[in-house]
Amino acid sequence: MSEENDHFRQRVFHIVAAIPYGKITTYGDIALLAGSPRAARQVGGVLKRLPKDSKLPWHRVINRKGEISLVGGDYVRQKTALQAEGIRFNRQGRVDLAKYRWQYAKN
DNA sequence: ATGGTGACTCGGG
DNA sequence: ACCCGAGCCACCA
Repeated sequence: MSEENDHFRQRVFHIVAAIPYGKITTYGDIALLAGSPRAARQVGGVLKRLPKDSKLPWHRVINRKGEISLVGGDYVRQKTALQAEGIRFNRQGRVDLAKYRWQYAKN
């Protein structure tokens, strides 16, 4: 295994940190950028175990359906944070991916 | 070392 | 569009 596979978590941190204000991305996209297209699930795992004092904008990560994967108080916290950035949720608690999705392609 | 787990996805029906 | 079953795979006990 090349060092590419090492520090998956490290890569996730770096990618999440790059998501701009007012934009969102999916677990799958992060997995892809991190070099493990099939590890979307693990991305969630990494975020789940983020240290409480982390400054990462973890709230900008949602699932492929455009909805928040968290539940309970965590769900509310994430939704509130996103709305504070101007992201609108539809009646079914979903955001317009085409509109807010962060496209890594730039420069 | 080994096996279980889940903040996910995709493909069918 | 919704529900489900089945892969996936880094991480943790």
